[in-house]
Amino acid sequence: MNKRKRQIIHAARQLFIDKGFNDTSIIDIISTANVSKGTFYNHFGSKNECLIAILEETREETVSSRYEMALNQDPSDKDILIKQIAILTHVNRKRNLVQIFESLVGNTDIELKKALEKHMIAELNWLASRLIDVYGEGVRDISYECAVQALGMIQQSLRVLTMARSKQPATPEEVVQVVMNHVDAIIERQLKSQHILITPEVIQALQLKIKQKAIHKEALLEQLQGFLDRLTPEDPESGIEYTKYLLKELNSENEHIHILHAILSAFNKSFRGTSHEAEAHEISITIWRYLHMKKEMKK
Amino acid sequence: MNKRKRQIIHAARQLFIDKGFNDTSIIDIISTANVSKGTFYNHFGSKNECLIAILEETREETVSSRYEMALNQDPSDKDILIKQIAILTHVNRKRNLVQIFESLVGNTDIELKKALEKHMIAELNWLASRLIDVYGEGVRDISYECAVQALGMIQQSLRVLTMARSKQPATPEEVVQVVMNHVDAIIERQLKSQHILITPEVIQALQLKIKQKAIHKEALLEQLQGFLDRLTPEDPESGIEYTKYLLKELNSENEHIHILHAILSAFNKSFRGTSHEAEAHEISITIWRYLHMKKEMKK
DNA sequence: TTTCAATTTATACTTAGGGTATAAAAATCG
DNA sequence: CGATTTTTATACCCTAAGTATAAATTGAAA
Repeated sequence: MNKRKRQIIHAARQLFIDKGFNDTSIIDIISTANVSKGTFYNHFGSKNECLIAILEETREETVSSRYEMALNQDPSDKDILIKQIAILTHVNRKRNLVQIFESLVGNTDIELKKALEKHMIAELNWLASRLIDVYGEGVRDISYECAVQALGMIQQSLRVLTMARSKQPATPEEVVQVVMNHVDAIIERQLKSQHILITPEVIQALQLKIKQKAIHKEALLEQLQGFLDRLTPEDPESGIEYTKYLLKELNSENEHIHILHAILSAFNKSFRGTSHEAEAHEISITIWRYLHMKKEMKK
Repeated sequence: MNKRKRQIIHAARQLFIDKGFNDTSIIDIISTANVSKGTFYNHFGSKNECLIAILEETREETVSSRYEMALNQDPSDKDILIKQIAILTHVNRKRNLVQIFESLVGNTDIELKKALEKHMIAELNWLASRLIDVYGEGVRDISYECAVQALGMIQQSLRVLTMARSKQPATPEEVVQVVMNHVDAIIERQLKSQHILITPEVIQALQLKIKQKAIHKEALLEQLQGFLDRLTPEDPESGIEYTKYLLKELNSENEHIHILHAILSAFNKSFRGTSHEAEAHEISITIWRYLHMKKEMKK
């Protein structure tokens, strides 16, 4: 991603968190980011589009943190799941961004609406599949029902707790912990008699909305090669080595998925604090998604 | 309430439902309501204030429908509770208004925020106390926890179902039914080991926010007398009789609460379809609230 | 180092919408 | 009827989103 674009996104994100979306004007954003109006509109068609970019960035951050957290862990470990869920709240720092996203549910901008729906569905898909990891295949039929209700409870709890602003505010982990306990009870009950709202038809209708665009391997390799070319001897040696390895491994016909996973995490960390951090992160995400796509296709 | 004000509120409500809050301009509202800009600003300080009025009207409609529904029914009947809960969704016709209310969560207008919080707390209070009606005193400690989670699940379910727009959309009753089944499971679990988010401190912090203004009996009597004076022999005889009875009963030192309840319902219905409908309705609500206040004070 | 295309900047402009101000007309009420 | 309040019509102000454009800057290729 472009340097300017990042500049703008970060300024905008901070302003949105501090003052809210509506109370932040384009002028605010461009003067904080030290760019001109023209540049802003070169990168974003509108203020909403800028918000969508932030939403996407935030999501990517969440996804990659969750991947890292699950690395080399037992997928059925309930505590890991709880921590993973809580990450979303952490990433939306200080909860202010969540409020913004919530506040856009009723928005009439079609693009924005679609973006929000996409993110919600992605979250549901992820959680439903993780619930199956934790509770076993037996809950497959009710996994979406439970995912929906879990997210609903978490959101509402956070809302009420924020509203009350009690002295000792509950951490996201505590909230998720209690809610997952409720989910536990619901699952136990549902395994006996299923009264479900989120039926297979509903899920299918949702999936039709999301059609993730496929990641093309060539484009990915090109991106990675370009990244490598731009590295200099000043850059961390380990990072260069990881990059070369990733390139080699992805070039081969049959990737070693698990090894790639491990390397990716190290690759990502090795550029932390350098000027390449952002791009390295972006590349990690893309590869992670690529691997995930592969895995899905095998099924 | 004033005739003009009603005119404006109804035009605005319809427009908000049809086009959304942001996409409805003041011009739209006043031209639909056939009033001038000056009149609009005579009644509402701003567009937001108009929205708050709609919110309040909607709430009153909900509250009174619920009262009517519970009349002479067993308070511990779970089906009645389900129907009562679903009323909120019905009143916010076609769900469009709900979206609007949701979309204001992140709003920065302090008055609007307060209004929304007040309504949410009122809903929580109501539901928590109804859960005790249904499940008994044993659930008092967890009643708010359950109320919060129930509302969270309902909202989220409706959101997802709306998003999916499956062919056979679930009715609000079905949604509430399934969610209450989940709540049932949660209660069962919680009665053994309580892991609660919505602690007494949180609840107390909430209550501090709401401080309902007391209803003064004199003002109420005056309003009712004024209403009676404006009735003519053309108006339904039953309605006149009910009004006189209410006046007499409220004037006595010790009101017969249960009888008043029954009469109120009849009073309300007898003016339906007449030009006094709106005011009669308004008066009913006030008296209901007054009675409710009395009952609370006795505790 | 020069050159040429793309990007960025500064600035001025358009448009939409919320809200204010005010004088004249209409409705309401004692 | 006369006085007071409400309503109307109209003009105006301000903010903020988005457009347009010419001049300046950047950056990479030659």
